[in-house]
Amino acid sequence: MGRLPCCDKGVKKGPWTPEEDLLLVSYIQQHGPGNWKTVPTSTGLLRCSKSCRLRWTNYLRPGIKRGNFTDQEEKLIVHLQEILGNRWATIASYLPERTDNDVKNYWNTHLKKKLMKKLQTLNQEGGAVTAALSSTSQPALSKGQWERRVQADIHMAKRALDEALALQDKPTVSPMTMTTATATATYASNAENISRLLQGWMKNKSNSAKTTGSNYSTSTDASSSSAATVAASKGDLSPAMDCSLFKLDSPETDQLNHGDIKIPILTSLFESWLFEEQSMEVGQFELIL
DNA sequence: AATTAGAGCAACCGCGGGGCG
DNA sequence: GCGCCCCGCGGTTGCTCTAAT
Repeated sequence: MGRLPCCDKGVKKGPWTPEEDLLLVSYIQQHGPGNWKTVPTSTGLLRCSKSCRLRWTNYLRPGIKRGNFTDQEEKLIVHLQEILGNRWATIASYLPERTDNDVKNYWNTHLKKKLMKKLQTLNQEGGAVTAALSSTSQPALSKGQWERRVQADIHMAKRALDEALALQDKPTVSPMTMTTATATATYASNAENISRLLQGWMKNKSNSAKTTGSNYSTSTDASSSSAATVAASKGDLSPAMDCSLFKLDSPETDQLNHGDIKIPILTSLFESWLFEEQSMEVGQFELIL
């Protein structure tokens, strides 16, 4: 296994240029995404297939929303992370318009710190309870139990998300079908993506007259932030998600029936944050000990 | 104004899984 | 069953920007 031969030598690395982006996008518009190994040779790009795929999925793919994570998205990520662990691709599938890389970066740069801070303050108040709530608070379950729990939680999460999205006016897309949906229906917005890209590039061109060191990455930042503004104006996840997502019947209950499976609920600090409890009773944490 | 430290994010690296001959 | 190849994922790196000193 290991690295692909194409990644070893003779390939360009580092930030992508607009010209490269255009080549890649126009190729994908003609042939569709996939068959990445042929992309570098067909397009003449001096990039490895991996790099092309990554660039497409994380940046050029239409329908990507960048920056400005909403409160609802934030909470969804935190909760899904608690359920699924660091399965960023799976988590991202519940967040239409977000890439796994974006979610992962956001978690590592923002949410982790935020939660650690929260843990710290609550630790000061609550004392010993935080021992059980270490970084990834997976309960000590057997593999079978854990898998059943994950499946049940996924089901619950999907249902809750569907419900939440159904409350919105905008057309709903099942998270699990997003990949195929975007692959077909969203090609039309590719032109928009590229024009945004070029706008940013042109801006940068004028700026680069002043600052010689600026590269393409900064220009895409400019275009992406405008893209984010556009995306944000389209409307974010419904505030209703706040209460519908993963809502538990009662905080005092430590078991939740899911069909014939009894699923222990982890009454965690995360949940306290998710449900915006102003003050979490220390006694609640002790339930899980 | 110059320097430094920290934050944010795009891209890379390495590994594992699945398909196919 | 085995090995090869391609794809996708998660962890990590390194560059750029910004705030603080």
